[in-house]
Amino acid sequence: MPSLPSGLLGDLDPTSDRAVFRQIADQLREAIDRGRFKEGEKLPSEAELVDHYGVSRMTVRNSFSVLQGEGLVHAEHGKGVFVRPRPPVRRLASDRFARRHREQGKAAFIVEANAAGSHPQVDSLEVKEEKASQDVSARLGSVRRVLARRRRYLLDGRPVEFATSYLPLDIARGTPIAEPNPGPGGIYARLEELGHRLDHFEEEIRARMPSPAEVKTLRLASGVPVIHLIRTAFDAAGRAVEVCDTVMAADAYVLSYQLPAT
Amino acid sequence: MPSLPSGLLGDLDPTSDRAVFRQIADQLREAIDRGRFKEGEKLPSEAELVDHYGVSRMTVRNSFSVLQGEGLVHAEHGKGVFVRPRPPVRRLASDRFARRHREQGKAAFIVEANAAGSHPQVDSLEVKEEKASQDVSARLGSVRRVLARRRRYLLDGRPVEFATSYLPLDIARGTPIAEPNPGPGGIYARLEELGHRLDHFEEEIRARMPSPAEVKTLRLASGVPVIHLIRTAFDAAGRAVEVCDTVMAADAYVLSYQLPAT
DNA sequence: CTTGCCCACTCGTCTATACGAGTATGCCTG
DNA sequence: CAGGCATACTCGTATAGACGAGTGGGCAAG
Repeated sequence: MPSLPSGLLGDLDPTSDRAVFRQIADQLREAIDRGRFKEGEKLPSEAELVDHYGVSRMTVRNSFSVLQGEGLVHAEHGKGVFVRPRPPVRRLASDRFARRHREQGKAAFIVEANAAGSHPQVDSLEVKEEKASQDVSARLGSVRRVLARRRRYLLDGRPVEFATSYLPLDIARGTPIAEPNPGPGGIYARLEELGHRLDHFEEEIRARMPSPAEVKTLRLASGVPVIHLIRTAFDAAGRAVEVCDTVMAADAYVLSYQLPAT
Repeated sequence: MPSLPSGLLGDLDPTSDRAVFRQIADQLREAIDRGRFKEGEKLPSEAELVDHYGVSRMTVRNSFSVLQGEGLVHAEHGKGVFVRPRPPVRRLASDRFARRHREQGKAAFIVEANAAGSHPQVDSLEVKEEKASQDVSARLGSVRRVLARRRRYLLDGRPVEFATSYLPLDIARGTPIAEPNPGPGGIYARLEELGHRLDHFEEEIRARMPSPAEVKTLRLASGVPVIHLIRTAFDAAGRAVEVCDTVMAADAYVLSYQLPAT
């Protein structure tokens, strides 16, 4: 058992009323913050910390679980505990649905990913008619059934976003919108062709911890929240023509809005 | 020891390869989702679950820690583990800095809170000159020192938001902006009086788990992320005149933006 | 009746141990 | 040299026990 380089981590303060596992977590956190452990680097193993601090293994694990909850580290079975690398974030500008972008005919996700030099991917595409949830129904103006378009977005193989678009059947049924691939410019281009000139969008943003299903779909590490965005698109007649429910891995995104100061 | 009402929770599946503590967490989570345990209600105690499932106490605690990480429950020392109540959320509309609101002369936070029937409060006010961080300096256009205005917002005694505004000294020094109370309409009204007619705002939004300091300041329960919002205000000359760095308890907020579809 | 104490119940912290399962490495065998 | 196996290391899961500390109810003393 190689012992820990001395000086890397301090000692415990037995007189402190701060719990031992918190003291250990504090020291590890500080070492990470100071850059003593860099992104992706392996922390000392549980056994090494047990030796260093003279505590039991569960106490060390307790410390690790604190740091995991903060999203600072992640454990890999059989390998060790590592400082969680911060993946490059995708910036979503508020003009990403501007007509001028749509007219170029490419999906925003693909264009932006290519510009950033990463490999975009869309999978688990599902398009079907279904019963509208109470919330979706309220947003679309009391529709009973909707067309749902589900898809998952990946960057360089990593799932980063899961989105579902809901559209009223009287708008979408029998149109290219109901096809798996709606064609150039996406469903917003099709909506405009169908006479629903888009007027404005409303976006609602929440942040919360993911459900187990979301952890699975987005392969989220522990301590990573999700951003939950609900966008409603309104046409020039003031009708809500689409609701898009998006769940994003919070460590992969920065949302950016530009607001007039009128 | 009163035994658990049968039927409330199921049994373990010994053949499953799902860890026991996950199975228990699953059952509790499902019971909460189905409304068998309501908001604020007490879950069975650790001892009761130990009896019911025939497992050790640490296994039960492990289950609870899963649910805590998901933000579903919170433990109170000496009392029990409770379904975390969802506090009423504050909705922030994208026009909350519109000039017409400012002209009414009241702070947005106070007005909105009163409208919602809750008791607003602002504390730990601090106004001082300091060195600009690298990030703030870059956003304000390479200023070295700034005026920082720090304050914490509370609703009905609960801290929900912690914000710092940074302004270039050549704009703010010696003006009412450098006073603890900048007067009616807040610092944006003062900026306009000083000839900096506001043109637009840029807002950047991130979500992440809180640092220990943020947990303390916002009295956050475990499993509650924060929304980190950085707003930059630009005047008509295109100059960045203020950067506002805000950390919000994610369970207290829904951000709402309205975007034109131009 | 009020005060104060005790006790039962709650979760918090910590130890010690055991076995399982994933990973990496090096050696041994073919 | 290549493949496969043994082994040592990693974290994951689970048990059993101990003591501490916060909470609240009931009982007893004043």
